[in-house]
Amino acid sequence: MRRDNTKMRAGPTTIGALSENTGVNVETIRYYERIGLLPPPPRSAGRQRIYGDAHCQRLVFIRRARELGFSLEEVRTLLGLGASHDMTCAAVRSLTQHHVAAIREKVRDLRRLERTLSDLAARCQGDTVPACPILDALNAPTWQTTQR
Amino acid sequence: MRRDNTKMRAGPTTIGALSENTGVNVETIRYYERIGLLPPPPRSAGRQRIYGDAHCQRLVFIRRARELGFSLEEVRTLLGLGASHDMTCAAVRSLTQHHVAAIREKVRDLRRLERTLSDLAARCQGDTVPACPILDALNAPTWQTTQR
DNA sequence: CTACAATCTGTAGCGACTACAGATGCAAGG
DNA sequence: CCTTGCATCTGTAGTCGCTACAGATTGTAG
Repeated sequence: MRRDNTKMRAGPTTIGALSENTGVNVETIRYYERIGLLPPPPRSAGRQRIYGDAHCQRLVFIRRARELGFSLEEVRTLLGLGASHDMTCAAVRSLTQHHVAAIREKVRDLRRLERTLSDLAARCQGDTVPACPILDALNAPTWQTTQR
Repeated sequence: MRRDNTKMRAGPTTIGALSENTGVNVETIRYYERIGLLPPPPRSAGRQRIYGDAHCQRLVFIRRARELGFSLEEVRTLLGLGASHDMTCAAVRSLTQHHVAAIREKVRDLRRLERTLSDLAARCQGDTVPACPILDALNAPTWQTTQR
């Protein structure tokens, strides 16, 4: 696997090294470059990508924003805002708050879902009874929880 | 729009009528047929789909299962189980419980996310201050919440 | 020098639809 | 009967955020 264990990746930062450093998949890095999120790095003599600290930082920024659930388009906006340096804080905050609102809504929906499903599962004995309450609920002509 | 308002869709149930009855998009209905979730209905003289009650029921079943967050593959399984009528209840319950567990986990993740984001947003004043705490957090070399 | 690993480009696949384009079908009005 | 105009038809491509190949090249350790 690793050919040495003391010094880590002494040479130029290839895409594999960047992947290890940032925790972002190699294919994903190339994908980010293709869609213009990560600027194309300089290449070695044999056309291999050589990255610098700026790329690494930017990629980590992207990864973290993704972990916070921002879409790639939102990440693009955040990166643009970060670059322009003016009136950014308000815009970032607004974007974030929208995002929080969306997350809250999703949580509400999921919790409602979870309640419905666990109710159904609780009513289901798991025996070989003729009818299953879950299938019944799905088949019932009218239904309480999500009627269009 | 509607050419009459007393009797609703007197003639044969075309795909548009089925869509209205079930709340499922026309294109989605054709999609379900294409992937084999909905059996191909008989056609009119001019090759238009004519649906019966069984199709409608099945489509409503699918819609409800989707609303409960089951994937199309899971829906396929549920439909298969419903058809076979034996030992179904236990299998359905197991599927549902797995599903509930997955939902709970997702809710946990989202709530953690929401906390982090709203903390960040709260720390952000929204003024034209030089630095934005949100961007700072995204840029920080180390980070508390989601460190790989 | 020879293996073998890493990287390269380009393309296609995933899930669950949605959105067209361009060709027909069908029902009502004149 | 004929036109008008919507509905429906098939087929294909786009969405999002990757992931997984294939087949060619490059880099590196022994």
